[in-house]
Amino acid sequence: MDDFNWQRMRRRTRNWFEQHQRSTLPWRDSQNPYYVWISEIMLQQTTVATVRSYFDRFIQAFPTVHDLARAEEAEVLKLWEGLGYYSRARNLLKAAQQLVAETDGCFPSSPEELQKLPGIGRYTAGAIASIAFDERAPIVEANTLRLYSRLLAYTGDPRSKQGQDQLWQFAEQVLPRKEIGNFNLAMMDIGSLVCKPTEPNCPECPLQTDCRAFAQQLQHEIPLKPVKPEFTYTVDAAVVLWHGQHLALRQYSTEERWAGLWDFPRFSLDAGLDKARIERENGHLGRLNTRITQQLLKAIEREFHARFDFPIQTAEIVTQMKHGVTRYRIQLICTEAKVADDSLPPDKNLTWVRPEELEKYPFSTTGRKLASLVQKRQKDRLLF
DNA sequence: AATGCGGGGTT
DNA sequence: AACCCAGCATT
Repeated sequence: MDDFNWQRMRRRTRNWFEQHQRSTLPWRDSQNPYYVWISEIMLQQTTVATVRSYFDRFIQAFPTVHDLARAEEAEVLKLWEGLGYYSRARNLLKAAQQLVAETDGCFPSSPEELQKLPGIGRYTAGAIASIAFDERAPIVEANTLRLYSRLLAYTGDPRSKQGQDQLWQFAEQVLPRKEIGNFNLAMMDIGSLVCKPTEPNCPECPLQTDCRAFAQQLQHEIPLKPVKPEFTYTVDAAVVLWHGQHLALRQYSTEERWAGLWDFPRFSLDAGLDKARIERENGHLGRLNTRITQQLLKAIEREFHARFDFPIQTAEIVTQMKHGVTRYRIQLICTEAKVADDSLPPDKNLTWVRPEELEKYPFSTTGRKLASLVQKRQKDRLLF
């Protein structure tokens, strides 16, 4: 670790940054801690390309931490719709309220204090401290994890405790004395644009002569990839349920995935379906013949009654979607239905809204797609 | 140390 | 279709 040529690495990193840095990123225009914070939270496990379109909208809606602190959670989630990892949005609001209450909205500048805010971990604390306040704080995230693993020729698992210790130690050692924020940004850009996951562009790399992986031609083996998790395949149902002119919606509780978001009544069909028999007779659930469709509709009516405690009458399968979350691959069967007995009191877990109100609610991505479809069908007078 | 949490862009 | 992404919190 001690025999790196730190001075040379810093010089070459800075020179490269002047020539090749990713510019025109809206959050790079200032060192406003609020902007840095919002962008860093949005960028957690999320690509720059995806965040671009969300950042400006968010800042426009909540220009300062005070504006954010006053917001309703649903407003924040609405702006987060489609971005994923929604606890980020809920923590953002909590942290904003905490900051306003404790320091009148002023951000602490030290990583230790920043890390006390919900949603801010070691990386994000270091990023905000260095970028917004020029504190001498190290960072390790996806780009620098890859870059530093290769510079060190670290052949172990970089996500293990040992690996993390090595990488954070390197991240601290490599820091210059000033302009820490730009230096950290430079390292991330090198990791992102040059030291890429596949086909790292070693010939163009400013740190090639300092790279121990390159010296041993190990850049394709480092960093060690995590073993890929096995997928669990499940079938879910979503019901577009009409009660007169109103539709049933449900808000996910804090214990559920998509906590705080809204959706059409949705549940697993695995228990109510003889999947083995369906696959034997139908090949797979992708192409549904008439008989399988009837079987699905019956299963949905049965499962709905069991869960929400009143009967419905299904009409047809409106659409299907496939989507994945973490280690699940979900096939979602979307049906239209009406409450079987019109005099029945609405279930207290359900909220009844008019179709034109759908766009006000923050939905999960599949819920949003289904909501759009419902509105389109309504316009085309394809009402149930 | 393992696991849950999302969704879309890229290869 | 697999891979990857400016991680964090909980268990």
